[in-house]
Amino acid sequence: MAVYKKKAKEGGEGEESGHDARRSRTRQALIEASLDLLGDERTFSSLSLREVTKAAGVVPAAFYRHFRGMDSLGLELVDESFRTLRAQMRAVRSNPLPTEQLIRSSVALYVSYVREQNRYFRFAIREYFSGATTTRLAIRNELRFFVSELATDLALLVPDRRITSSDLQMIAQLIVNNMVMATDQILALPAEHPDEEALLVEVLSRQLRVIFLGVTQWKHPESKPGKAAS
Amino acid sequence: MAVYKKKAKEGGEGEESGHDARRSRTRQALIEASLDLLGDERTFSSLSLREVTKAAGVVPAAFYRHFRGMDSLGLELVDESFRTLRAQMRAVRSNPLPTEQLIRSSVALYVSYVREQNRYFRFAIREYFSGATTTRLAIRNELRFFVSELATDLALLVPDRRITSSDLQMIAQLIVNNMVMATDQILALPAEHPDEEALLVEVLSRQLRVIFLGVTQWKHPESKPGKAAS
DNA sequence: TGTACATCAGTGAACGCGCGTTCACTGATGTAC
DNA sequence: TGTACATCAGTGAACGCGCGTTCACTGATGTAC
Repeated sequence: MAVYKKKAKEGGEGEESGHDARRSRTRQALIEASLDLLGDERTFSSLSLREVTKAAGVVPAAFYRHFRGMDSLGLELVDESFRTLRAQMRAVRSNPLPTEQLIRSSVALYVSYVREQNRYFRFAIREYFSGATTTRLAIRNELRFFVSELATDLALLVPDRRITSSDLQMIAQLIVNNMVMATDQILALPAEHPDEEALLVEVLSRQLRVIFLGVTQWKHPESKPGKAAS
Repeated sequence: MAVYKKKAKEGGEGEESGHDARRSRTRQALIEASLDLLGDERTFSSLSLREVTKAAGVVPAAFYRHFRGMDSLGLELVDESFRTLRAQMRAVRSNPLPTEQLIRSSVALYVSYVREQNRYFRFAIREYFSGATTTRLAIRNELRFFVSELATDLALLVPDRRITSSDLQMIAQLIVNNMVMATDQILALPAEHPDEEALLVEVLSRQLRVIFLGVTQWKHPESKPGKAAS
């Protein structure tokens, strides 16, 4: 209420009046407040409803006008986190074969994107490993989706070789696994330190290159390896 | 107190009397209680001191006879978690070159070890991503140690090729990254389901093989890649 | 345009609860004589 | 061996606090006439 300003129909976009505008502004304030509170240390699960509403500048009871409870807010955050990430990934995916420079530039793009959107990634990576069931499962689904999409792309990258679809999944999983851990490392980077960021981009690019080199050499092990003659 | 039984000097090991014995039994009960409470859903940070003491069968105030607070108990858990893991890793490391079956058997060993010690790994992986500063840093140190040790081992595995030590670190990091994510997948396995476990062992082995294949092909990129002629 | 009423986002007080920490205590174990 | 005292792990009551949720409310915005 303290924040609210009465204004009749004005050109500027951000400060509309009216029930709907007020509603969506408070809703957004709750979301922003949660993300901000997830600073260096906190887990979403450790945030209290009162804390979020306080940071958003509303009274605790107002929360229920927007979400059924913290779980519900958590799901909203998962959705927001991955909505933009999915678009970002689609852009990267639309590129052709991963040449040397292309890997590097994609990695650089991803790194700067994570840093820019660090609040969302911080939320997602923590909830992935330690969140409440609902949010955790939601995030796992998103990641599984990435792995599948990536497997599809990989099939196009190595069309000549015969790689089974389960091996494509295996490789995509490997890449995404490393991406997740890399994301954690990106988030741990000190703010405003381009050297460390450049170094990380370099290392990640090389890791991807190792994987791609491995893929070019890949041959499906002879059916079931069972008891191969030593 | 309810748990405590008076017994004078007996042969059996587990039920000694005396101040020291009582002390260490309660201490262990607090540790066990914490690990047990870290079931499917919980983060260590979300455990309350009262909850732990209740599960351990002592009164809240008794906690302070053993730990300064929950943080201190957390550090103890990190230490316990990695103490055995370090030994385990040393055993695996003492093996020669990673042949096809050797990779598979090491992976199988690791998987069953994680399942057996799942309480410790569940704790460690959650705290790694979302714990309080002290425990999180302690776990990160342990992992950095693994990466360094692994890099040293890798140097022996590829003695003929020239791979810089920073590239060895890069590769070791890649392997450990995948190991961490794999650990999370192992912990998500349903109890008593050998088929899924076998499948996971298979996938992990292949992922490691992709990496090793990549390493055999690895050549250091020409100094600083800079603006390579397209 | 002006008035009466409906809507509904946000308010503020209240509730019972589990929390971490403190404190003087109890009573079994250990020790000195 | 027997007694008097010291040690100290664990007790139980108490404290003030922030929590999630409920409820009747207020007052600006929106609508019907």
